[in-house]
Amino acid sequence: MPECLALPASKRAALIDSSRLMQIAAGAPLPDGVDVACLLSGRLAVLKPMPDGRGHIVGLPGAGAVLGWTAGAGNGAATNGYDITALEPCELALLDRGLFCDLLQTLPDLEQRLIAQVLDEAEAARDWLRLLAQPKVTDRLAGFLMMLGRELMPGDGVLHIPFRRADLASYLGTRKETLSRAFHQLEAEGAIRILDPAAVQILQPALLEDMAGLDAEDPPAPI
Amino acid sequence: MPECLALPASKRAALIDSSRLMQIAAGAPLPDGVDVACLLSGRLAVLKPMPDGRGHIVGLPGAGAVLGWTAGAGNGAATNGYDITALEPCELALLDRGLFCDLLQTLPDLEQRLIAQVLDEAEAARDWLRLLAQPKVTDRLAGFLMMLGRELMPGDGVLHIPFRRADLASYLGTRKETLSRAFHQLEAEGAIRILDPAAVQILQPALLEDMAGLDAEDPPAPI
DNA sequence: CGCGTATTTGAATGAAATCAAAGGAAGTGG
DNA sequence: CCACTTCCTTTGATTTCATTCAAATACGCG
Repeated sequence: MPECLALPASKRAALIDSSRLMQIAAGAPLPDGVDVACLLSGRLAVLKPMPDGRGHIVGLPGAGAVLGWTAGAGNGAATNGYDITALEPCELALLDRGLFCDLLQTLPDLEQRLIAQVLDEAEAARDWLRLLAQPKVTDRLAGFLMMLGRELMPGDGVLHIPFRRADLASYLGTRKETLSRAFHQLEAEGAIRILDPAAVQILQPALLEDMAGLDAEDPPAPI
Repeated sequence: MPECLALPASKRAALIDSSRLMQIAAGAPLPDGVDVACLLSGRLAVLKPMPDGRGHIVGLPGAGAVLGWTAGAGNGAATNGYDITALEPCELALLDRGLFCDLLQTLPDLEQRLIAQVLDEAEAARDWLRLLAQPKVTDRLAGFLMMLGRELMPGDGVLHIPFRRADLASYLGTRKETLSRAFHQLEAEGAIRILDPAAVQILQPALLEDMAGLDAEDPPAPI
């Protein structure tokens, strides 16, 4: 049970009574009309809509995330201007906004945790920034695989990539052809093994980490 | 006076009594030891420290921003793990953490505004993401100038660029030589005029906007 | 003026985008 | 079960763009 629902028993019971459970299949979008919701399991992708119709990935919230609590009642709903889709089969608890807001008033602790969650999201967005500032496509892909795997990987190192090539290319600031070559270059270097277009096995995480972040640029300053 | 300090008169007087005014010169870093502070005027740059010693720009807070209120008392201080420097001469009000936290407890409205501020920062970080996902350096630079100019530009269209070329190149995921060429290419296209290395005049904002965001990629879907 | 720093420019190499086309896996309908 | 379509991925060839290495110019300062 997600941390954000670690509430006093009586409050919690009331909230749970008022909630409905919702399942979302992998790849399916968050239905319209969802107001306040807590993600119980699975992982979502938050995409910022772009003029060209596609979206740009800006976050990958996991279990425990609370959606929609910051939006004004009714109008914004959980998506609040973003496209949200499930990367894996997800379970959501749909909550009553009134009850939830009451809880926020009476439980400063809960609000603290939700603020911390927002700060974490901002922090994650900044990690994405660092990733996208890598000049080389292969390095950006390495960083992406690390970020995706950090919380989304089973023990055997097999990582499922829940995006099509063209979309992933768009997120990483490149084109699908170049991305395909980057995958195969990582494989040639022994960092990963391509099982199928949507799954890779991470063989050398350390190698990926190296590529992802820490290239000294203009290191001089020699004294 | 920033919105965040629009408080009931009595509370406000107490807070102001306890505050110290601090000036930061353009280019100077936020001194250590700053705990909770409100930016009264000017603009800061928030840089995420990187392994190579440089930082990566993650935000450009302006007047009204409150620093350090999310960190645990004492340890984190306002910077909270980031490098913060002044882009322009800045005025800060250094606040007493105890008083400020008391205010947070008693004024839910204030806390709401601060949360909104955090959400705005996250939103801004996502705009940076969109910007950095442009494959071409010239397009990224165009987007950067737009973002910088959105809040930081006087009426005459002359935009001061508060970064050195090498740093800006690092933020935009390229190298200083390429960045220099990108500037001159924008000038050749008539979008900007380079006054000196640290100042440009925006001649055609619309042209910059076009380059920055809205390139359809793989637009087909014909029928 | 000479020196160090920052920006710019140039030429050659390397990487990515683009254009074009070839596999490959699912789905449909015979 | 097999053509046949469709969508996606991969490969190949070419052009464009970015990086790298090297050097020139501009600026501030003692």
